[in-house]
Amino acid sequence: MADKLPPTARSLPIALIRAREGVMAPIRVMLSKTNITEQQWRVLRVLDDYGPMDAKSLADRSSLLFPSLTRIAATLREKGLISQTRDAHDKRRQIVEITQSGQTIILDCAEQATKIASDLKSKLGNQNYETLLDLLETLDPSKK
Amino acid sequence: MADKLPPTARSLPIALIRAREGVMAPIRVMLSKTNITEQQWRVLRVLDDYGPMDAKSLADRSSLLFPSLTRIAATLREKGLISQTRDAHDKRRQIVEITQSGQTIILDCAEQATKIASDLKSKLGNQNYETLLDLLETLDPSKK
DNA sequence: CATTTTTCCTTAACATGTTAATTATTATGA
DNA sequence: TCATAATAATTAACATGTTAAGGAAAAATG
Repeated sequence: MADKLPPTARSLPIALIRAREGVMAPIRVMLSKTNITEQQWRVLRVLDDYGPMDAKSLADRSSLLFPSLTRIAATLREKGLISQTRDAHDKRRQIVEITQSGQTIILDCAEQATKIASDLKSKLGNQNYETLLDLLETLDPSKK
Repeated sequence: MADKLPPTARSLPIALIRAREGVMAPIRVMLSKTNITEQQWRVLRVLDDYGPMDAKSLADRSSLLFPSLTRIAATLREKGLISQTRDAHDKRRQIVEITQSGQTIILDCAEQATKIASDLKSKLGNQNYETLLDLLETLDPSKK
């Protein structure tokens, strides 16, 4: 008894979805001109940030499941935005690298993406922005 | 110039995905025994909370896009967990209602779901929990 | 060294996310 | 009233999310 299930209106899972909606909306507008998706953009960003890496690290840093990454990488390779090569020392591993074309896309969007990020920060306030990131990190299972 | 694109490691969109992962993990475990998905659970929860409503309200409150809801509702109806009827006054509208079977599923999970929610609260602390919900609400585009 | 286990990655199958096109019904305005 | 616009919902097409199964290579174990 007394199973007071919390009301959906104040549900953290739903609040996380909705917040993501709000954050992603302007990014989607930006990407609509580029013919790449939100996840493809994330992969390119990570590769540009960290340099070449194996698929597993890429999946982790992009927050993508492996099967999704397999498909996304195939698409990006067909578009010529990344290259995939086998690791000579461990033939299981695949090394992924962003190409010149891929970097061009990031460069073309950089100004707008930077503005979107700074608008978001000023909307929340720097203090709240950092607080939010810290609280979200608490919930991140990969940061145990 | 000075296009300082924020590093992906401190990216709010990615942090939101990861936090959601952490929050949903135990809920997925709970649902794995029920043969219903996370989204189907959300729809049932909303219907149980608010009572019968038209599909548009249901989509809004469940944070689902209409095409997704159409498919999910079809699945739930086939499973006998909801009923769908046409609104007599506006034949475009569809009224969705949870069935007895649907309520039974919620009841069966209520205890465990309540525990998951309270564990989450104590992990963050009540203060942080409320702060987080408030900050997320700030980003919710439907609460303008 | 041979067997077993683990790791990295792919494929399959189904559910959902996302945008655009389409249908049916209701509301509006000349 | 009639043509037009707006609304509710569906369908289509493609990308991704999710879980499970499978294959190849490396690591661990005896």
